[in-house]
Amino acid sequence: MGHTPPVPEFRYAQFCPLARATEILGERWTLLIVRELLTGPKRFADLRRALPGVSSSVLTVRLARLEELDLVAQRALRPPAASTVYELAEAGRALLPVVLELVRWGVRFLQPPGERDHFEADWLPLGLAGIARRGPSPSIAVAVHLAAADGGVSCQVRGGRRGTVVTREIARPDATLETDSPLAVMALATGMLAPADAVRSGGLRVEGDLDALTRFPELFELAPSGAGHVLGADID
Amino acid sequence: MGHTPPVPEFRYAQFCPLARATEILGERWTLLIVRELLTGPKRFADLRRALPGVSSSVLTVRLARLEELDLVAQRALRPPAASTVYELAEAGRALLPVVLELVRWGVRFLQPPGERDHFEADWLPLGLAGIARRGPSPSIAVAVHLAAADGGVSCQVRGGRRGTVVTREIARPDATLETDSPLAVMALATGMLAPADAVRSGGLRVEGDLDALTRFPELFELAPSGAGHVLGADID
DNA sequence: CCGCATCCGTTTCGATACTG
DNA sequence: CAGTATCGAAACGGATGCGG
Repeated sequence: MGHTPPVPEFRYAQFCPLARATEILGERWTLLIVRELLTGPKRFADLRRALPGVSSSVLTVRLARLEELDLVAQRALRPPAASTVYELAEAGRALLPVVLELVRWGVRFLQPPGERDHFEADWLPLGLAGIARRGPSPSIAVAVHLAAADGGVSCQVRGGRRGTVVTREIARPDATLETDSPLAVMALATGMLAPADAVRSGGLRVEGDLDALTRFPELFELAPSGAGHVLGADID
Repeated sequence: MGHTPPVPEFRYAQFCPLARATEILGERWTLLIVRELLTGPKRFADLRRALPGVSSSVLTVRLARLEELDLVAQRALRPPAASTVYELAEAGRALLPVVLELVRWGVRFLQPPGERDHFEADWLPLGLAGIARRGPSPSIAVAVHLAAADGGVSCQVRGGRRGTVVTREIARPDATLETDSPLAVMALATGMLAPADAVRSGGLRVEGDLDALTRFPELFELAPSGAGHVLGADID
């Protein structure tokens, strides 16, 4: 019978929430599994496909551990489907802010995708949400459509007094941005590529208010330098 | 000669900021090293002491990688000191929000410290800052003093319209909270322990406005369930 | 097919000993 | 004090096989 396999569990042996969090999330692939499940339930094989390089054994162990800690729950689909899906439980969904901060920070180290780099269209909204401006941003709404082999994604970026919000629903955008290059979108959002250049050189098509497109980068911001406001680093 | 040591570099081969971030931060000890440096420059030996279990070789490799990526910089002290310290560079300081979110999330998995668990007084302000309420919180200021073998720490928790702030400076607190048990403070802050019980059972001493102490837990909140506001998990 | 276990070569980790 | 060298143990990646 399927008696519980070991499910190894590393411990730092520290009384610290950060240590505890990284004990749970720090192993290879774990946070990427969470990222996949943040966009909805997935089957074992779906996860393998989105995560080239995970061995099935590691994926099994990771899912078992996430289930054990109630970050993830396994759910059986209706009989005809004859399959089960993994979905985030409450504690797993609570990881969204963590993931968004990591995205926000990680963007500065993102490099142009190489030939062998994998990409899923679903990752784009996450990337945009991560660098969404937190303070007041232009009151414009831009719809972004990304075409990809797996069908692509669409999302809407809307600025406002309380910051920029990224949603899946498209409603009355001022401008529409269409491309098949995730790099172009990210470069545009981070200001590394001027909108005009993106249209000219990249495969970027635009419709609607051109002024909204010009101001598109203002909807975003990179991570601030974090002036150590809490922990008063007493730099000699 | 000191030819470049390998400094292994794992890659997920994905065009995703989260993957990039975890490539950099996901190895064992890395984020805990960052945590230590968030409270100021440290020497190699200081880090080893605060991180029981790191082997010197792993610490060397981690620091080399962090330096390579400009998260950390090595600085030579004035001649008489005859030593070097490691300190966070800009990209390292920018990790504070990431660390705070991880703390906020990790608190729910924190267990009472076992006999062998290590603890540094410096970690307490980080823990409190992680669970500081982001919305309006009571306009009270509580000074927290933690006594410990290594000297202890003091910090102040202040509520206000824009949320709770944790600082190292103590100024005009409404109440003062003194203890030698970090667990008692965290249990108090998370509402797992009633203030009255903490005073009675735990080694918790209080001065000043008792009402402020009663409302102390209101200054904090745990991570919300994260309703997936961005990535619309289409749960079938 | 799908979920998962097993085997195996390689990488990474942890503990100890050693060097400038 | 600040690392380097070494070595056994554990974790990882890839392939293969088994039961539903």
